[in-house]
Amino acid sequence: MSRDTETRDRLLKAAERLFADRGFKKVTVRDICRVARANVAAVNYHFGDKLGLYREVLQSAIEAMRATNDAARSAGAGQSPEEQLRRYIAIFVHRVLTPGNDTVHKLIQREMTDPTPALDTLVEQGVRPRVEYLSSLIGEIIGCPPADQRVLRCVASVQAQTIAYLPNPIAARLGLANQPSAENLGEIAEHIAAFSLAGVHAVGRAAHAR
Amino acid sequence: MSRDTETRDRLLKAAERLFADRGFKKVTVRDICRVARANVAAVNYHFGDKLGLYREVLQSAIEAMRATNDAARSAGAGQSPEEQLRRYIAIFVHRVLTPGNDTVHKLIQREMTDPTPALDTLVEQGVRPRVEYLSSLIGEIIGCPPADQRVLRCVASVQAQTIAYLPNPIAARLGLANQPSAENLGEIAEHIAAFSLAGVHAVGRAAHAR
Amino acid sequence: MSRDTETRDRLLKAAERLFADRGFKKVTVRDICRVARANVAAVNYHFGDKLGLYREVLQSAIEAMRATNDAARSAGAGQSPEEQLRRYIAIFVHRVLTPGNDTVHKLIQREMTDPTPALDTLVEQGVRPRVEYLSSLIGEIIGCPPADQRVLRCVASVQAQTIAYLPNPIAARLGLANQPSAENLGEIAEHIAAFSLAGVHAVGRAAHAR
Amino acid sequence: MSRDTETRDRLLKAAERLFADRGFKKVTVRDICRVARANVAAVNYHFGDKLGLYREVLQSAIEAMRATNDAARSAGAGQSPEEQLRRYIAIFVHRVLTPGNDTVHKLIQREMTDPTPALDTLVEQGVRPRVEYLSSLIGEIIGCPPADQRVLRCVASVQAQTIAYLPNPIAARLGLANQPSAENLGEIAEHIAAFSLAGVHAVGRAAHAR
DNA sequence: AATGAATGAGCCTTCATTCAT
DNA sequence: GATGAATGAAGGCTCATTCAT
Repeated sequence: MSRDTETRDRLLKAAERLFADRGFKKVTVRDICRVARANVAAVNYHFGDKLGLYREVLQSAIEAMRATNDAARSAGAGQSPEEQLRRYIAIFVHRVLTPGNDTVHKLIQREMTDPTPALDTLVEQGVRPRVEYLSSLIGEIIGCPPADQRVLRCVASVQAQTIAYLPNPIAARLGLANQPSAENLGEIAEHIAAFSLAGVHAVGRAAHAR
Repeated sequence: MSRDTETRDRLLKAAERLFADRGFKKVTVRDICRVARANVAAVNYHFGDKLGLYREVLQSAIEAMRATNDAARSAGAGQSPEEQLRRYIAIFVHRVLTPGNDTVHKLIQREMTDPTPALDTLVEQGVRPRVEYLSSLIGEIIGCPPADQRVLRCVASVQAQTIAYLPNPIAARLGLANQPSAENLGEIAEHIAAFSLAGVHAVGRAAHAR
Repeated sequence: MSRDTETRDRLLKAAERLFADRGFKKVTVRDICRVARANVAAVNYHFGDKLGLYREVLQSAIEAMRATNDAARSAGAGQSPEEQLRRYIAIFVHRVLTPGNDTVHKLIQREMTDPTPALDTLVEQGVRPRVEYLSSLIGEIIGCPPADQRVLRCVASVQAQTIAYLPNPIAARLGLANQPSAENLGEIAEHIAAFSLAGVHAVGRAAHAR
Repeated sequence: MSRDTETRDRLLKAAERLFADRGFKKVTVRDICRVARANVAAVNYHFGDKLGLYREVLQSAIEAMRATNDAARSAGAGQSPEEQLRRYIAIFVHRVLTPGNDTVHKLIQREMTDPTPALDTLVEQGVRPRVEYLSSLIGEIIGCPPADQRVLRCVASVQAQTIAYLPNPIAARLGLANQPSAENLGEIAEHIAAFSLAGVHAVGRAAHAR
């Protein structure tokens, strides 16, 4: 909370937004320092180099993702698998699509196209728990082991839908809802849940048909 | 007539792969020219500047996307809406996931995170026709106008699933099938079709429930 | 007069104007060829290289200058030295300041600030004859040998005035007559002659005062 | 505080000489930095870009010119117009032709053939005051308003002579005094003054003859 | 004779990083 | 702890020139 810490924090905040908006390469150290009202050498001083700053920024994104996982998990504790899935989706949709949370998922999206060493942590602490939880739920619903290909495909189908509503320039150009309002969020979550549960059940019926 | 075209084409091929793999900024003109065995000034000579080359590369990606659209459309001509949707998905999955077609969708993915002026054409000639066709099919299935919010959400759900299987570093780290074989492709397409048709029908039933 | 010669001439015309307007370095071979509607390689083909073209352009400027000298000389044949000087000035002023003759003197001006090997010829065939003729006239007027310092200074004084009225951006900004009309030309010539003859006579009186 | 200023100053000094000698385009940033013993990026750091450095160099030239104006003006305070003109010429000739002051007038000469936006300031702060002072003096001498065409032509005649003795490659090739010694300077100034006063008086007599 | 694609040297500029203060 | 001047590597681009046709 001394003056140094303030500068460090301003750098982190500025870097988070800039990296999320423009990507690692397109942001210059000077850009970050200008926004953070810090010296050109501040980044190197506090974080070693530009990449060190980026890593630290990504760490907080990973933690945010993990927090969302935990919240979703405990929200469904003690419910039926179907209800757990429904709540999981709701939590995710609300957290991810609430304005201001953009930066976190923009950073993750960028990691998907331009991976850095930090992606490993992100997958292990952010994505894998989510996938495993979804696998266990869906496995239970359709009566298959969580590692079954059919289960994994359903997980992919559910997961893919939750990301589809992130604001992106294509949706904007198509005139689709790009800035989801609070009530929209509820409808979106319900749609994904209903659509997905029907899909999962269909896959389940097919699995036991022969 | 042969030598000119060869150099130009080599540049385009090299640029397509490099831009898709690393993104516009991370690729240097020298990289492209080295791969294409051409002079550093060749890019400027043939395309004006680096951005001009990128635009031309993207144009071919757009045309590839449009070709896929047309193929999918004519493959379902004269069939029931459900069957049309099934075939549409099959065509897309096969085209998009066949190894070697990576570059096109990597470029599109990059346009989504770092849009350029070329994105407009891409949306109008590539994405919008796809969305409109899917909207008409699903609208017919659930008995709603194509512009209905419920229809659009179903379109999003279907479309999101088709992109989910594109090779990406997260799927690779999760140990999911990242390089889909020929038979996998069929299974994936069937899964998406079955999952989606069930989802769409559920939404349809809900629409007429009240 | 064959087609080649036409291209060659177009190149010379275009180069003359461009070199005069922008200077050697700021004009590109492509600029010249574009204006002359010729191929990029045409300059090298016809003139060896850019400098070769420049030299040829300058040659024609030198010849124009020499022609002016000769005209001025023969216009004063058989007259008194004062009258010869008067006519010399008149000829110069008219030739130099008539619109369209700009290029020649712009090129010479540029040779003064950025000399090329061609400057030698220009001095020997253009400037020296002029200076020698003026020296002989003024020497006669003030009764001194043409190589006398006082004579040479008068020559400098006369010559300097004739160049002063060339269109230039400073005169333009000062609001001075920048595009001398036909009648202005006469007045200017008369002024320079009257001013100069008075000056020369004063120097002459001083020379014989002691 | 010392090292910074030194580098910046070394750059300015080096740039002044090089720009004056070779012109803006023919000088490379590397040339300047080599002479100034500075890094290639130093120009960009201190002056933004090459043009920024040039502008700053030209600013000092403008200030030098203005200082000369002021000095000449105050040297003639309280004298007759003729004497003022004589002193004005003397000051100018000495300042301009003293070796080492080359650079300033070389830069100005280059601005005349290749004007930049900086030329406006140069004219307003350097040339116009000079012209206006000369106009007022000569107007007084010949009894005409300073804006009279005859006055302006006399100003041009005087001014042109003062520039004529600047070292230039043509004078050098003609064998004229190109490196004026200290005593030469006095003689030159006297010549110009005597020649010009006689010329001005002649114009004055003609003005009142009718 | 003339073309236009291709070349390679070189230029200005940017940028992450370092270092003395 | 923090600054800002200075660095050097590298990038995009321009341009005169060449070469096969």
